[in-house]
Amino acid sequence: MKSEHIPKATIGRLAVYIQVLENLLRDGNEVISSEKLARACSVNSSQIRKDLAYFGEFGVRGVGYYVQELITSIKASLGIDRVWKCALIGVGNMGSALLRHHDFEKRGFKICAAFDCDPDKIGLEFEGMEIVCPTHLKEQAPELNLEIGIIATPPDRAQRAANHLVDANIKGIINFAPSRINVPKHIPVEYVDFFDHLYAIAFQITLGTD
Amino acid sequence: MKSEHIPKATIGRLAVYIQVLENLLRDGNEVISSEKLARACSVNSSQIRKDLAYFGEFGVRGVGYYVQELITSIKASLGIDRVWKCALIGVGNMGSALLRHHDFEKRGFKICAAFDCDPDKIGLEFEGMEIVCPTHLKEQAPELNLEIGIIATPPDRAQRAANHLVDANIKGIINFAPSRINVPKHIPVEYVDFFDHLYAIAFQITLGTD
DNA sequence: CCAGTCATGTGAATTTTTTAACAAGTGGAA
DNA sequence: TTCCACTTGTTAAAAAATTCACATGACTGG
Repeated sequence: MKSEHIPKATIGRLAVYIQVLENLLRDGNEVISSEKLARACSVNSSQIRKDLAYFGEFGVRGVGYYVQELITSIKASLGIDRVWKCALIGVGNMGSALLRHHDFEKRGFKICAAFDCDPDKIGLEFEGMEIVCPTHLKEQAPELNLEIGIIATPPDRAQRAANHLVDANIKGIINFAPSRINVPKHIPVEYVDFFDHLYAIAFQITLGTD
Repeated sequence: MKSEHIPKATIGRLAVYIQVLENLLRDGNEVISSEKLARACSVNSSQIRKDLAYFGEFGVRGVGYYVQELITSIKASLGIDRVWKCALIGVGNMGSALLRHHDFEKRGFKICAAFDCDPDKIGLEFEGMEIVCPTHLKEQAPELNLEIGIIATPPDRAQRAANHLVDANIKGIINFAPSRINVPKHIPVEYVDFFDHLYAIAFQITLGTD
């Protein structure tokens, strides 16, 4: 366990490893080598060993990795061996899809409050949660122990949502709106836009055909 | 315009540039320098110039880039200056959210057919589209000119969906299901899982606090 | 218990990506 | 016209990430 800087790409791969490992476990595999796991994840086996080495020594030489144990170790390394409470801002198309997405809890995240500034939506019940005006975020965040903010507003409202979150002392933000936001630099922000992937596919197809 | 290998990270950034440029255009900016664009995207200005250089010379020395022109050029470079027809497999939570997501067309992608193997869903109309059994994919794909497959099934069905897509001669696949798929290597696959980003946020928060 | 096989963890070599630096081109003012 | 302030495109340098290669430890069968 050496505490150097950990590449962002490593974190992305760890998420892949978890996914593949859980499927392996479901299929009854108890042990796996970095070589086999590598093939399943389409990466190099050294890559896997190096990624894991940032966090500790999880394998047994001559044997491999115990699948269940490795899953647990990776989750602990990422800090997802507990439940993170989230605040959702913006209950439109994307927002309500997220509220309905029941994998959240299974994966260690729980949307505990939903906010929207549309007067027609405020007060409505959605998936067992009352939609509240974002001005109440500041008082609710400490009460409910909200740590992560999820922005799912239209792009022009994203910055305002971010301001509310920062003001409420939220610790990290994930932004589904297609616009950049400015927040104090100690607060991590992740942008999610699956069109990026569609662009990547379109580009790769285009490359191959001309 | 030199036709070297283009880093995947470059493609990801180009998507960001488009997003920021479109917001700039909406705010009335006609020209922008790589330096200002860089700040808006939180990257280095050399990075931007280098990314663009893979595809051509789009700027004017001493002046900068004409915003509208640059957007058009980037889109053409990525191959998204046209509409890509998509087939959706799996009309569950995720799938129906995608069908309702009206940005698709605005961004150059159109879901032209929806498939699901659940007998209760087959025949149903959804967002003006009839849900069809995936066995019909092979005959419909050429008729409708479907080029990209979108998998939104449960994880254990993803491989079967992929097989149908490959069989129907689809050119690229985007997989929203949380499992890896195997396809012939000339077919590009992109995996989308926004929990990756939640993990990244959780990790970054955890890093800062212990 | 020893030999042979397997697979990890890691330092060194390689490759890739990012950043810095600057020559070359642009436009405007004097 | 000439000078000056800008900003690109590109080459060179630096940094970072990936892959290789192997010493080290673990298990198995004889």
